[in-house]
Amino acid sequence: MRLTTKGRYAVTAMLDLALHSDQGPVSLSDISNRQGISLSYLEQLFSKLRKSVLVTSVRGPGGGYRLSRLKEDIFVAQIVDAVNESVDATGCSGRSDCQGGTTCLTHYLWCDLSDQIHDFLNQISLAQLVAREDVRQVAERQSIESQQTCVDDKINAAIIG
Amino acid sequence: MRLTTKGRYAVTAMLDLALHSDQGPVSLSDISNRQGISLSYLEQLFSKLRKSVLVTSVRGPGGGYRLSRLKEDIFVAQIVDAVNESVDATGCSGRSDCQGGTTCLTHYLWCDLSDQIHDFLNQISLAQLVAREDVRQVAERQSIESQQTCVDDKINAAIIG
DNA sequence: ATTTACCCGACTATTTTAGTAGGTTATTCC
DNA sequence: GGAATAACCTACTAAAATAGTCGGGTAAAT
Ligand code: FES
Ligand code: FES
Repeated sequence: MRLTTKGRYAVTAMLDLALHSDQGPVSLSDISNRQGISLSYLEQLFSKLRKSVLVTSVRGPGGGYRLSRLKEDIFVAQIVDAVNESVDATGCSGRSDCQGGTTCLTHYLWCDLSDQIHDFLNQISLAQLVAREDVRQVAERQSIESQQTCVDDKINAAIIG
Repeated sequence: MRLTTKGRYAVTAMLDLALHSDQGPVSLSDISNRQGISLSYLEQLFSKLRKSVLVTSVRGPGGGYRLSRLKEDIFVAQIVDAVNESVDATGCSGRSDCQGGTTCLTHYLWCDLSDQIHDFLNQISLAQLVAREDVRQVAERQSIESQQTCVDDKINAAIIG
């Protein structure tokens, strides 16, 4: 089982998308600014999210990404699965063969754990996350900060130009 | 969060120890033979398990390792914690600072997940695992195989000698 | 004294992660 | 039409973690 920044970034980016989904397509550079994730890295992640049909893209100016279905119908487990290979805790990917072709002593334990994690993450939708008070607070702070950054950029542009 | 062969090996080895705990100290080479884990690697893992006081060692011929307390009082989470740094799903180790010193959007989600995993693994004792039918079956098969290996070794020794 | 088996530190190949670089294609606004 | 925008794509890379190996110790039993 692996849950690293790859999966965490993907969920964070999707949540950002859900938070701003009412304002039309969201560009990756917006997400990059708000969430502090490298733009190139986001592109890689969204390539996978698009292949798993969790998002749809709109090209050209004013374009970006959109959730491909309702916030209520996208679950955290699906996002992690899309970028990580899976939330699988076994060493055999369910094949029961990690000890030279045969089942190891702890195979069933890791199967149970995998189910546990999957059930948990599969019952949390983006809509639920958006509704959480703690999430809203962080989102509001980021909104203020990114506006500030936007103003800073304009000042810098004015100085340079 | 990371759960790789390191943690899985540790739990497997401890379970092997629990299964043979009535026969006096169990040597690492026995565990290595039965579970197909490299001896040198087992030594590294048991060094950590010993520092976490999950096992006690007996040196010299006939020596090996013993569980430092009852099977009922050793839980999977403790074993994984001893060799892995922890079953922590956050990127900030609970410090709430993974986005340049501030809390990221998904911090609370990963905290919840960590709790979920920890609660699950912390309620499973070695005694419970030993009692499971699926575990007993694998253990029995390994017991037969390792006896066969033992006979093979004697035959090889006889041929060489 | 010798064997057994734990103990310890350093070293290494492989894999994964996290990120960079540099370009191409589609769309919109002027 | 042309410039700007932003998705799309491939390949490369530095750093870290994993999964070991190797070589020598030290304590205890026969
Ligand atoms: S984890 Fe499935 S056989 Fe070992
Ligand atoms: S995971 Fe804790 S702040 Fe991001």
